[in-house]
Amino acid sequence: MKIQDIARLANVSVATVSRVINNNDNVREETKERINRIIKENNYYPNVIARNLSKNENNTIGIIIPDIKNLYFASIMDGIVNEASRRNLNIILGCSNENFELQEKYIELFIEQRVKGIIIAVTQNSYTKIDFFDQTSLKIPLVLIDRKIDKQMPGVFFENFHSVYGVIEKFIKYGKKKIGFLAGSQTISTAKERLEGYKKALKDNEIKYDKKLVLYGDFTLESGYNLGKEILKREIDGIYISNNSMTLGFLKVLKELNINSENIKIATFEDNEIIRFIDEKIVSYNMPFSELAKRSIEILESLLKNDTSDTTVEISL
Amino acid sequence: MKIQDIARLANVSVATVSRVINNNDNVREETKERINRIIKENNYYPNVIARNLSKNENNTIGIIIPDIKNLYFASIMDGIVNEASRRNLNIILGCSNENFELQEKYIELFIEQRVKGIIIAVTQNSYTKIDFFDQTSLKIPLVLIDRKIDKQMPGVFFENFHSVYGVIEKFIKYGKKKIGFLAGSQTISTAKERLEGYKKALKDNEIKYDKKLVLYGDFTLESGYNLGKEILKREIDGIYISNNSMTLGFLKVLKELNINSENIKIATFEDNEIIRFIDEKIVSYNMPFSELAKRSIEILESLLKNDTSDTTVEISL
DNA sequence: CTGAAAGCGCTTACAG
DNA sequence: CTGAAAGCGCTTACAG
Repeated sequence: MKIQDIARLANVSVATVSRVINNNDNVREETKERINRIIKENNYYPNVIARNLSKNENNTIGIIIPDIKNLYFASIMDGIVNEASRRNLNIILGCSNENFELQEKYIELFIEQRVKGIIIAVTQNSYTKIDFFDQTSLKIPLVLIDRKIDKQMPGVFFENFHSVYGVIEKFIKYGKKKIGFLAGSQTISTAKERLEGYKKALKDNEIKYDKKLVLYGDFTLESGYNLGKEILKREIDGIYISNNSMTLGFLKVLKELNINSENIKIATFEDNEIIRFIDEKIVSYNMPFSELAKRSIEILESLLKNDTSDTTVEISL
Repeated sequence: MKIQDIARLANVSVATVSRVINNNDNVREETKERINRIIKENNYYPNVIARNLSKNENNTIGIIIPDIKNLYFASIMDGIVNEASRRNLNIILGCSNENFELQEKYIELFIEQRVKGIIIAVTQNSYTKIDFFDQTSLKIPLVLIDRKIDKQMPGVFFENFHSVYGVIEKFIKYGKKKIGFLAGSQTISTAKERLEGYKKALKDNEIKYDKKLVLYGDFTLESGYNLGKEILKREIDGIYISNNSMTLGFLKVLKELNINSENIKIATFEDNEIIRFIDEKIVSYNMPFSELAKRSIEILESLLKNDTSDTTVEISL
């Protein structure tokens, strides 16, 4: 069923049908009603693809994240899907699984689909791929979320540095002397910035940086588990763990070794139902995911209007 | 940049360019190379939307789920996204938030986008909406996942009944006499079937059904928490909890009341990293999410070929 | 208030 | 091996 069929059934031209579909102009009330009735009776839905082609428009945006099953990214997704729905935008979804080639494939796919733009949490090895992102942002409006690359680009991020800095400073004020740190892969901007926050807070408070207290993992539960075993040998009195999965791994060690977490003050980046459930004394911040989602779509809209001011924003926690 | 621009630059017709883009026919090797070079140099990406319109094709499928942040549905999503990627299908995503009207809106949107079909985990109040789904499956191929409605339709589901039946039977064999049951909303097929499995297992093993041991919740953590407090007053020696969120709520009660879970055998439907982490002795099954994803896309493809045999499948656990 | 016609960016049967 | 032309399902400036 297409617009022609409706036109024939209603004894009008396709132009007239098009007008009532789009609530355009002035169509005689009577024929408008007749056409609407016929549309209804025949279960006709206009072909938006054809409309978009004709109007040179597109109301879909692409989004790419590295991991759907991680609650952190699922929350971001959720925010974006709901905000998009509010704005009558369609979401076309890609999941890179931290794989750069797959991410590349999705970007090409989305360009071919002529999406309005792409909102992307880049894979962990994207940080240094400046040329690639320069090139692709020439081809399509690109908004980074959560993870930066090594060049200022439009995007919205959390204030990783300040968040960690504040927590560590508090730990120190509470008298903690040996604060461990489980870092994420330093090819991810968020992992880097969190570590920097830790280092700077120590420095500003005149605590010597002890590299034995900093272990490097890869944001997975397993790595939190393994590093946890290791760092617990160092007699720490506090610890900052760089993401949610590693925190779960660390808590697992605590449980297995039957260590009472009263003795070690624990902090992590993201407050989340699960972690808080396991140990409610863990220090963390509530993440304004829906704000991140909202801002990222707003920035995309700005980019589309060639308004490039304030397109890089950091959300404080 | 469009196909015409490339044609002009290459001094050929658009037909020829189209042929090399699609790797069609026989184009002289020399001109093929020239055209490909020009395409590359100009960063030209064919407009898939226009191609699809012209070929009367579409390589995107719609998917609607009730909750992105629930790991259960996130896992289903993950499976579908990856399977779709393998098959070069695009995913356009909607999240109903258990809201029937929003679900309806997404379905209309997807029909207008002329997706190949829709894969959907329906909202909790969809069970009795037979007419609605009859109507929409007339308009677009529809594959239900995870949750059924009150009529046989194409879809892929887990064997809820048998899974619960088996667990309860084992509990009984182990000597459990008072097995509690935290049910989900009985407007969701999965919640119903799980309860039925419980009832039947009791019956077949000659244990009297005690309705005081069955409490009804709504699949949320809070409801698991509240019902947990209640059911623990009943001196149960085993309990089956109908989904992951309610299980977390129940475990929270256990922790708060400092109850040793040795005394109560606990089972839930879905094995999941988090729950197993909190209490590894909980009985549950590993969910073959990727199989569910794969089958649902296969069924969609069958439907598109008008092959309607075996379009309703149950995956055993 | 309404229609004929050109155009959106492609593909493809037909002809050469 | 290549091109001219019709067509995919719409929209819209133009004319009446």
